[in-house]
Amino acid sequence: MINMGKVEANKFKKLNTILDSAFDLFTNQGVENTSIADIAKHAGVAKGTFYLYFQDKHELRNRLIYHKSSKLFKEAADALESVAACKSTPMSFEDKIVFIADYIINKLSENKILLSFISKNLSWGVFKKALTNNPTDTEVDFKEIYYKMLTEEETKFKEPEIMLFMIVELVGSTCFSAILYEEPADITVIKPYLFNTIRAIIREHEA
Amino acid sequence: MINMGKVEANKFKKLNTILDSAFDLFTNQGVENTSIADIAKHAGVAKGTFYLYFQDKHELRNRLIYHKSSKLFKEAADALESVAACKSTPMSFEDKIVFIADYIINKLSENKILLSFISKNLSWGVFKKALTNNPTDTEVDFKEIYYKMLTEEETKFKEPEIMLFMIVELVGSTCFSAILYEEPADITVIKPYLFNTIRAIIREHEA
Amino acid sequence: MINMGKVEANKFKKLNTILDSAFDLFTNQGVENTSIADIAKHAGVAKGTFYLYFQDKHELRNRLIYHKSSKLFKEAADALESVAACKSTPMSFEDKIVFIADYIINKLSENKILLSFISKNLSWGVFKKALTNNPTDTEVDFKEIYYKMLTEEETKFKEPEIMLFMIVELVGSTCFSAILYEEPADITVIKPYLFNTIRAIIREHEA
Amino acid sequence: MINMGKVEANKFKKLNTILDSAFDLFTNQGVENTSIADIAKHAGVAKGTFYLYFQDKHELRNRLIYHKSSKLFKEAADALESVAACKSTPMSFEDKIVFIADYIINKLSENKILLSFISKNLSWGVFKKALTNNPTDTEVDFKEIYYKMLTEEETKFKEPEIMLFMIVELVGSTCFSAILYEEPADITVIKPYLFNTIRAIIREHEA
DNA sequence: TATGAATGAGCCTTCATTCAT
DNA sequence: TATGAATGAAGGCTCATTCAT
Repeated sequence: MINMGKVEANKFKKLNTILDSAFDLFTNQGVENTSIADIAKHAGVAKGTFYLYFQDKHELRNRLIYHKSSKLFKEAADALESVAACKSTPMSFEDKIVFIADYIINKLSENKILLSFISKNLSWGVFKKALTNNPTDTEVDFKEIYYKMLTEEETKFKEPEIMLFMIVELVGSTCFSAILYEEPADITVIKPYLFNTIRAIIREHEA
Repeated sequence: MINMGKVEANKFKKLNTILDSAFDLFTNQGVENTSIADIAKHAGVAKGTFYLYFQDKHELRNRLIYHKSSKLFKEAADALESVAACKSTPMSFEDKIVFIADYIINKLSENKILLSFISKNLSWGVFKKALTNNPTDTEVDFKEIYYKMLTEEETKFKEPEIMLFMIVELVGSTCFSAILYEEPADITVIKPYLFNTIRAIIREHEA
Repeated sequence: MINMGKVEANKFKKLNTILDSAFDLFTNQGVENTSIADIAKHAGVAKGTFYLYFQDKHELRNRLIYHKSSKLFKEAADALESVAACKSTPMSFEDKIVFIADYIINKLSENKILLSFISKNLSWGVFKKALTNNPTDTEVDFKEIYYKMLTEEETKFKEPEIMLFMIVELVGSTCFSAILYEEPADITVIKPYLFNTIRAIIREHEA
Repeated sequence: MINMGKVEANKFKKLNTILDSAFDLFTNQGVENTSIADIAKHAGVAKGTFYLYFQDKHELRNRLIYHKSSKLFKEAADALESVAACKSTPMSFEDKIVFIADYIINKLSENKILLSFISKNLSWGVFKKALTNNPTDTEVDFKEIYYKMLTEEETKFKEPEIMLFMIVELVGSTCFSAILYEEPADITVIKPYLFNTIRAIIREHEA
């Protein structure tokens, strides 16, 4: 984004216009019910222009998930950092993970549209990729943060990736139902059990 | 199926032919890529006939999920019963739940097509309905079984529905990735952690 | 066409409507410039209906060539038969072939649109198929006629298929240019040389 | 190419790059399936640049046919000249024409891609133009050669242009099928009959 | 001259749904 | 009940062409 020629800047802007339009439509009417014509019209570009930026709807969808979930993780990580900086005693690993989970759950509770979009489309494969690949300015290398958190802790863990996997899957799938449909109960009722389970998962993995 | 007139029997047969054909196609080529024409052709009926039995593809899909997941739970419950009957000492609640989870995981490992179909389409809402509503001969009222298991146990539990919810969501989402893609690891590697987490969830809910 | 149910009769009629419409459009604006939407509209059917009768434009084109060229040969063969019946002495093989060529050339001179369509699209492969396959009422098994003509002749011929091939190719390609563009000369100027060449080709193949 | 400024040389080079790329693509995937974007990409120029050199795909195609068929005739004429020079007795007109036909058939047998391209696109009109117009260095005024051959011969011919026309059409159309599809037989089987027919055509035209 | 982003008309094709038989 | 021909809206995608840079 820095040192961009006028043409590149324009392309970048147009790309983002398309991404935003697509997100709007995907979340309001569903991915399946959104045609490329819809997206192009909403973005104010020609149908053909879409194909200059994306190969098809699936690629667009994946880039959107990557973009949105990455942004959310970055926010959570930033919030953790500010909070940790204020504490007199260092936070435990457990507390950090719970903090991040809580932060994300709260954000998703406020933004059910985003939750709906991410949950329906996020798989561990996509998530892993989102956490790993080429983070840009607005994205974050969560993998690095996670492993940094691990090394800062005295305790060592077996299979840290499986540990993360189980936490992510548990949080993701319970939130979806609890926040969107309050099933089987409101997220506030579920949270304590959820956080305890997260702590239990972490303890199981202590070496 | 009992005391059915010839006409009713024929309708029932045709209905099942359509269901089976749809399952075949849904699991082999995906729900989205299966047209009603495909289903009708595969079932050997006319396209118009489809509409005599189902309102649209979504209704068909839901009935299929209900039918297949219910059948799976019935099998697991039956297996548990036979095993429990052979034991000298009664099984603990924890052991029972783990047994069922293990049984279902093993079945889904053997039948990835079924796993793929159920996981992509099963939500807690549908699951709950499947466990609750109008069980037919081939289906099972798992809710009743679950509550029976709870009452047989001396220990009492807080929020048993949330407990079940968390277990189901955890098992469902982790299996999907682990069995189908071996991500982040093979299901056999994940199982011990998964079962320990299930036990942890149960203990959290002890009153 | 005989003993057709009402539905079959309707389908047959619709098929022919599409074929006729396509021929109209193909000959007036070219195969490449004719879209399936054009054909459907011209035929007064929905676009989707086209696909109930043909797989794509190429299949339609081939069936059209087959149909039109076969019809032309049938006419020529019929004309030959009537003429031969009136003669006191039997016609020679050479005379018969020249008669057919002449008949076809005259017809194509009168119907340049048909000539243009056939010539641009007819290849020996398609021609051979047209002469061989499943002749319907309006079509003719020219192959049979050709071999009958051969056997009626006392003289025997080497490689009769190559002989036919060369005649067909020669007549087809020279007519195209001569009739449509009068290049290098009007067809009437060329005819004598052409017929002499046909006779020369036949004589070369005498055993 | 001689005395060309640097700019002109560059343009000439770019023009040829586009021609070569187009030929590659036309022969490999067909004229219809080749887009201008394909050609530009293959030639390493921008899409807009194409329009600085050609009005559209048809102009390009015609220039290509002209160029390629002319080159082929030049080769044949050159070969004839070398061979004739070595002979003690002068070659007859018939022999010369058959030599050229044979040479061209052999070349096209070796280069089916070229045959396919020329045959599908060459008409007598284009051919005549190719033989007549503005021959450049790599092209040849075959018309002149043909008439020179005629004058060298003692025998005089009626309608020499019709004679050439018939030979060209006969050879062109028979080769296409025989070489590309071996239909109705391999070109080597057909050749003797073909050459005899050529000789017959020539004799018919003797004054 | 050269570029290539942008356009938008236009193409092919699919498919849920209807309805006369 | 059952059929399957017919519909036509809708979608994905391509591509010749333009034009600001």
